[in-house]
Amino acid sequence: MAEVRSVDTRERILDAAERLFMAHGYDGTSMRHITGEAGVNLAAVNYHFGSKESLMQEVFRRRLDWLNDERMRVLDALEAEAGEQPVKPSAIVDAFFGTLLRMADDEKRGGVTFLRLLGRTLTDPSEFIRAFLAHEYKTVMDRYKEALFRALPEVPKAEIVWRFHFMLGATSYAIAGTDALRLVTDWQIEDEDATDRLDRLVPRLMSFLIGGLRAPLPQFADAAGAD
Amino acid sequence: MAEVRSVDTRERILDAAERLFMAHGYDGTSMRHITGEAGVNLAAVNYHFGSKESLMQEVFRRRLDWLNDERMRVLDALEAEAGEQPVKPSAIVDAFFGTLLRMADDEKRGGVTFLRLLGRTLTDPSEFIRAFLAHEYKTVMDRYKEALFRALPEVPKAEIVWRFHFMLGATSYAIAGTDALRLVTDWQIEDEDATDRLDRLVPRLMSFLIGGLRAPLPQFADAAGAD
DNA sequence: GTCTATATCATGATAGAC
DNA sequence: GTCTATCATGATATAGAC
Repeated sequence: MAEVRSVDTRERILDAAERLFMAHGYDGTSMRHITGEAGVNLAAVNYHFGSKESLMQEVFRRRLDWLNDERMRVLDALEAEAGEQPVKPSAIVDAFFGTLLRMADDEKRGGVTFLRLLGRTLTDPSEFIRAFLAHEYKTVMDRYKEALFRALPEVPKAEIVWRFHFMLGATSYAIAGTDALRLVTDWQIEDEDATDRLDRLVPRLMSFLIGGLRAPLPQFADAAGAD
Repeated sequence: MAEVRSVDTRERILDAAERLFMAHGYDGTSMRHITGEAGVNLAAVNYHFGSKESLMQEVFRRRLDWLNDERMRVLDALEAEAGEQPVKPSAIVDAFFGTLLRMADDEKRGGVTFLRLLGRTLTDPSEFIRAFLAHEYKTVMDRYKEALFRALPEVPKAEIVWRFHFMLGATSYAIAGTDALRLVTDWQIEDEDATDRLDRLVPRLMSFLIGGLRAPLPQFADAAGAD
């Protein structure tokens, strides 16, 4: 009985923490906020997770484990299908970023709340969460990096790495800002309701990312070794 | 004498706050950290700025005033030069993002420290700083939005707005991560030292941004009104 | 303008009864 | 597993001497 309720309590804490970390950031969210929102006792966080830092890690882990497994699964399938041929760059981009963005529709996986939390966390990591995320992402990143190298043999590897980085940035920003509206502007986008906006975000962002990924190579001023 | 030193104190506080907000975020930085780092008394912040929030605003204002004035100046010059013709999209992008990125070389304007602070703040704004930044940016954003509409008459306006948004994201991420290294990966980029990396960031990012801005339009699944 | 000293409050964490 | 009560710490802000 008590054990059954504790599963509930654990999930309630995770849900509340996810929402509040998204809205106010890690430092801006107190344990009292979290337990108050979750309707559980203040001491429950330390009982179930040990510390606030461990709670934060568990908030991410419960979503990222699924996401990164899924990304691996999809890339496996793409590579099996392509056989000896390299996978198309657009398919790789969709496997990585599309899989992420489609979590928005999946409340079971955190929906937009988790996406926005991830978006803001990727540019504002405390040292401990930066290290944690780097570790969680390492395997997947290495696989996708290699896939892009094979898919774009004519593009210097350093360039691909940078462009992956830029793509992460565009995506983080897009998901961090969606629905709470664009951060720095108050632009109204006519003829679109909130549902449209989210549905159309994926193709919009995909076009942008592929365009950037396949852009002509930059000319460096020093014109030296463009490796 | 006392008045002369106070100018010093003000600047020392602003410099320390800029560096610490960049490294630890707003909530993660205490007034004790700031005044300790600046070598001034704890009470000096409240004397000179009134509150921590006002200090944060002043940290941004002293850099953004210059940046956004400069962006307006450059766009004025481009439009005067173009006469009746629309300005080239790549020139607009460079005027907006290039002007920002070139602040990295200008220690007088905050250099990389301010850039990285801005990068992380744009995806992690407290409510008060979000409102403040939106206000600071409004005039400039409206000018650049209009310039892009004229430069790309064949692209739907909603698409341009979204792509500007994606460009902001890629740029924020690029400047937030530079030098402290890519957040989510431990990729090594061979054959490049730190200086190269920064020098080459601008052309790299510019190619990516223009590629995304000029990408083929997305196909929406519902195929309805692609406005 | 600058400083010390302090008021007031919120934080993360834990001990120990139930 | 859950609760109350509390500890130790650090936060912002300010009053008042110099």
